[in-house]
Amino acid sequence: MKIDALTPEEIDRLSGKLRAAGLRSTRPRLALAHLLFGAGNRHVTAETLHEEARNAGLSVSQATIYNTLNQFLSAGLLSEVIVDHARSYFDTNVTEHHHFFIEDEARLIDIPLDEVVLSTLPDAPSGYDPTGVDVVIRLDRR
Amino acid sequence: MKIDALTPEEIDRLSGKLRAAGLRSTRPRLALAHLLFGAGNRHVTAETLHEEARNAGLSVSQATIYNTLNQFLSAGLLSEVIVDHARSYFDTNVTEHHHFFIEDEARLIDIPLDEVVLSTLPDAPSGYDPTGVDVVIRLDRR
DNA sequence: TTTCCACTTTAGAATGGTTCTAATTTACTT
DNA sequence: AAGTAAATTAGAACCATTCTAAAGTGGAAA
Repeated sequence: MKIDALTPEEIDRLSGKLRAAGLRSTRPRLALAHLLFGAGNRHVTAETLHEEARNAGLSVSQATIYNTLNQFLSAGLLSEVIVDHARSYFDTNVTEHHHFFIEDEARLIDIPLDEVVLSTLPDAPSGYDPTGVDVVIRLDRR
Repeated sequence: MKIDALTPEEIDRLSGKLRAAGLRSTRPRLALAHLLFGAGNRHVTAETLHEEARNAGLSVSQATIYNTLNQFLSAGLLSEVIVDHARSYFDTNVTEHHHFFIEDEARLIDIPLDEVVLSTLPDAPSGYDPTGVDVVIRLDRR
């Protein structure tokens, strides 16, 4: 999973993604982008991503992990899930969807949008516009 | 709003509530309970409650504010709303319901349970039981 | 290429909400 | 009234995150 292990195609794909988001394609960003966008939807915290990076033989500072996650977030490459005030979760799924949250395991599971049907919703208070609807189903081990 | 301003009836009511929750009826707890349960549903953070207490002429330490909120929470006298990782919000409405959250104003508004109808919900992953469904509608000023 | 400058990365300090510690005070039982 | 378990407190500690300011890097321009 070292940066040199990335194929030229993967580097092109990720570089393009960074460029499109207005971010320079740097070594740390490419490596983190590979971890994040390499395979399927992911949920990470700064800590889990940092550990993954270390395990992949990357030396990236904690500050870069935070900077990168926040830049990817503002660029719309990641979304944020607020389910816990102990830590921030970042989701590579940036389409509208919902979540299961297993508190004991500090783990999130995506729920596709169509599996939650909100047939009645209240009107927003006057003077305000809704910017999003978040549904979180909290889970406990049986 | 000083503690001496509480009527004997209010003190009895609040004492009973504390007792029923397995908590001793102390002066700081009575005073905070009065602020919290004195009138209608409230949403507070440790900071807003502390300020309210100070404005009411109470001198309560920050530690007591946190201890009391957490004890009331474990006792089921308060519920917690997770919408922001900057701060913890406590809600005096302990029945099942949902929330509007105005990020700019750091303000919550209750949504009665019947105003959100979830006509389709996914099954919990096997081995897990749902413990709650939280719906948060985020708002922006128009 | 080489230069240059804005952008990045970094270590370490700072921040801010929350929790902990250990000592004092208070509530309730006997 | 005395004893003791629980509550309160000031201040330190904690921990995720942000900030700072110095060193490094990407890529445009010459």
